[in-house]
Amino acid sequence: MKKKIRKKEILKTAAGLFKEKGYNAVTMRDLAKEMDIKAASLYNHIDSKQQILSELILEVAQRFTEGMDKIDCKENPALEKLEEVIEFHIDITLSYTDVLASLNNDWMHLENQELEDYLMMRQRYEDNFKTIIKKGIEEGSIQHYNEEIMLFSILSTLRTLYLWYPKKEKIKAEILKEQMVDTLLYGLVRRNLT
Amino acid sequence: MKKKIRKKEILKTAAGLFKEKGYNAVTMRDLAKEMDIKAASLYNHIDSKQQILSELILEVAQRFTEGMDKIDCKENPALEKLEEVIEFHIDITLSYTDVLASLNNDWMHLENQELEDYLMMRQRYEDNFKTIIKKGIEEGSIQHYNEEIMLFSILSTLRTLYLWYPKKEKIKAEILKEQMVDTLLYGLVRRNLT
DNA sequence: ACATTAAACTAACAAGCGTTAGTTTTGTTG
DNA sequence: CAACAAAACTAACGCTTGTTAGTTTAATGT
Repeated sequence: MKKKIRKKEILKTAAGLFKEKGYNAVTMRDLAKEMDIKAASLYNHIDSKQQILSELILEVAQRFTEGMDKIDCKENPALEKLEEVIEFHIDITLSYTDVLASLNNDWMHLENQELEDYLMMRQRYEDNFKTIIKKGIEEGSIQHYNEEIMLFSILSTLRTLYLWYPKKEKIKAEILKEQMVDTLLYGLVRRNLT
Repeated sequence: MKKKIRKKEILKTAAGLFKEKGYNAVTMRDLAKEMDIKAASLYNHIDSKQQILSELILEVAQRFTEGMDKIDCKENPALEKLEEVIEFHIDITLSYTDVLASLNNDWMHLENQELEDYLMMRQRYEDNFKTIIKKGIEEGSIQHYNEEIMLFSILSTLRTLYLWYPKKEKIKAEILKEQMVDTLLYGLVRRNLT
């Protein structure tokens, strides 16, 4: 029981270090020092450095996948779904900021089954996202621009949010979501007639 | 004379490897093998692994800074400047795709003066970008949304382009620029009256 | 209180790291 | 073709890495 608590502490600390320096630049001794113990002691709680990375990444990847599925299976208008996905993505980002650094920058250091699993989940997430955009174009609510570019434009912003948000704490989460949806969906340029 | 050529080859190869695995995961032996020589031979052309990273990053950072300055000092309407900056950013991305991976993910492994220089140039670039957006709001051409969010939204997309574009070669550069400007500035949502 | 388990420790390993020294091969130029 | 420089090589260095073995301390349950 308690064993899991200590393990979670290690994972959390590791995520913070991975975010700052990247997976490969963080040594087990760095991690141990941050926890005020010796490196060997870590192995009472975890199996390997590799395992830390994969547990961190796969948990969040699963949340993303589940959340997206839940939104996607409902029968709402595409535009509504799009807003939901953006807000959901922001929610996860705010509660897993550190881990998202690893997910974005260190996923390629996963191995074997874990790497495959991650890649599959990411693909699925992107596919669902794209399908929603396509649907929006069909429904006439979304511009007739290149759908790949639109998908990339939104997704890249959402994916980088973990880097930017911690520096701007004065922006409250609710306001952020509202304004982000506006910016991403309605663009920067002011039109004469809404 | 010729010495420089071989060095450039090394830098280019390194950039490719850094992009795939990250600076710390690439060893001098990896780099040497990719060049079909032994690791020790690399040191006939370069001083250190660190130097490779800083030469790669600082060169591109300088191009960004110069280009931005050149656009910013002209007396055009903000919206026009914004388009220019986006297109310029895309141009650089297409000619330095590999290096941009290091610039985005491995800049924190720079040291001393080089790290300072990089951070200063990045700050300057962002400040100029933000000023243009502010000007656009004043001029009435840009939405009254949160300017930090708008800046982040555009910049994050541009910064991640190096990851996405190589996978979509069927999109020609000119079309990309056009569509990207549209997507970023005019958003996804279709309005009733332009 | 005592026995058991959890979690820290010290010490060390084999492997891999960036880098240097010294030597040989390759290529160029007079 | 001889002389010199450029660029490859072999061998090794000191250090750091992730991890294991074995031991001691702290916490927990009966």
